[in-house]
Amino acid sequence: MVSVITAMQPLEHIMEELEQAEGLEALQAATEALCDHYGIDHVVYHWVDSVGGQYGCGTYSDVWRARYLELNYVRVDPVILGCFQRFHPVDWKRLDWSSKAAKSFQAEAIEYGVGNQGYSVPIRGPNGQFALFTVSHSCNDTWWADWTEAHRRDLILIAHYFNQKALEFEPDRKPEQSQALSPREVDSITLLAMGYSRAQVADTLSISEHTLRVYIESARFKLGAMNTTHAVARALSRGLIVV
Amino acid sequence: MVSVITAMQPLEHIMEELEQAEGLEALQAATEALCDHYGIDHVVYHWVDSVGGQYGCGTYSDVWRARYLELNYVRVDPVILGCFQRFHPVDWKRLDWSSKAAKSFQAEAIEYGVGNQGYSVPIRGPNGQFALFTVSHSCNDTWWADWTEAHRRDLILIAHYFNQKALEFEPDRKPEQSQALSPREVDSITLLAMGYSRAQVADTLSISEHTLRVYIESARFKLGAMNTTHAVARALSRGLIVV
DNA sequence: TTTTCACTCCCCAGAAATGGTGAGGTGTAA
DNA sequence: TTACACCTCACCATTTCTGGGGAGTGAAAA
Repeated sequence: MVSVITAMQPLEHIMEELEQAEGLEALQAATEALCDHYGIDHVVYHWVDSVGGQYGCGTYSDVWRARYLELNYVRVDPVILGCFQRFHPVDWKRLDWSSKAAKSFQAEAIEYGVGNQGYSVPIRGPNGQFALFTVSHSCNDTWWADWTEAHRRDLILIAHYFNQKALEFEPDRKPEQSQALSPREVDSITLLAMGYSRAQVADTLSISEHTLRVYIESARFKLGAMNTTHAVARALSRGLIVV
Repeated sequence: MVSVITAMQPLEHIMEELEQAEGLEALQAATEALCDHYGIDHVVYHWVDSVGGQYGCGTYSDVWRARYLELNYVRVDPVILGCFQRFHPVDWKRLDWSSKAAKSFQAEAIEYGVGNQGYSVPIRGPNGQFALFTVSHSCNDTWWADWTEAHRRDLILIAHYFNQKALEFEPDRKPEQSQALSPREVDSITLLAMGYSRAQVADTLSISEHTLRVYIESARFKLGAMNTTHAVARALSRGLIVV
């Protein structure tokens, strides 16, 4: 194997490679280099797509990756759910593993080679883009605590660069989404997201319900939504409105 | 002036202060310490709320801050507009200053003491939270290019910590951890958020539409939502579902 | 200057969602 | 064993939403 002769790369070098990366392969290589550098089991970056589809790179086994996708584990994985509500990186131990589904998920993950320890950095981009950068290892709690404490800052930066590159490489993830809503449309969709009925919204905005409908429909059109609920969901997950 | 006797603090020290900060004043102090440390004119962190309301800390003059708020410059400021669509930090020179409104805004900003150079880091948190960390200075282009190149990584990290603290201090952004939804409820709400009608959802889940309604209603009850759209919006912004 | 776009208003009829109530089966946890 | 939460199904009448038209203003951009 050629890899035997590749010397362990210093972090600075890996970071620079990352900043200059020009394709997914370079990112994949970076995950492997990071594993080497830190001497840990896994380094993974993955983009959590709005459709539940995913994308990314990392050192998890193909079998596990396939299984994860096939069984749609995004909807179960406490790491995803937990990070989605957080801003700061989090140790897996601090997540909520209490549900039955989560427990069996965890057992299975370890079976497939994922470490018993993990640390994940949530990352968010424009238009509601969301991704995770995760490091995982098999070891005891104290070793892991020391390790994460020592490298937490680097991990945030690395996560940032991974996501930057992913956004660069994947321009087709946000083109259609770019359509911005007009102020009135934002008002309308926001109020609907707050639970008001059309009548109430029209009243609140002091416009006729007919006018309101025009806004909702044009917003729906811009967002490519099939109905009001869909429009609200899209506006929310793209960060166009905040409730 | 007392500030004469405060020695310039090393970055490491400022970062640690920041990580341990327990109030807005500490953040304010950090912006000032950073100015000192780097020898630049301004360091500003500010949270940009959807409603245009804002919040933050920094070294801009009070007059400028008041004016900015009063005239609702969030809707004009090319820095905000540009960063909102970007993930990576950006130099102000690369933004779109072409509109008339932007030009007069820029002139006015400089008049009020903002530097002619600037570098802003966009930051995003859960629930569509958005904030900016900005450094600004008056100098020529090459000096600024060298300076930003030298410190870009630190700036990303500092921005991260500022935002982490701001999120901590803002309690009303994460209080209501509502009841968890049952798996079927999650499915139902998720599919609704993806734009399916009730009939389609029932079909997809292979249950009767009546049953589906029970899920939707119980989910709505758990989420304290007034209607389906509201329930979807709440589930989304609480991170209970991922669309 | 012309065009484009946001904003406002109006009608109608059919499709979809809602609110209330009820009932039976399963499994887990106290 | 007894709760309790989850999953499944049903009917009623009413409210709300949706899809299809058309039309005029003013401001800003091309």
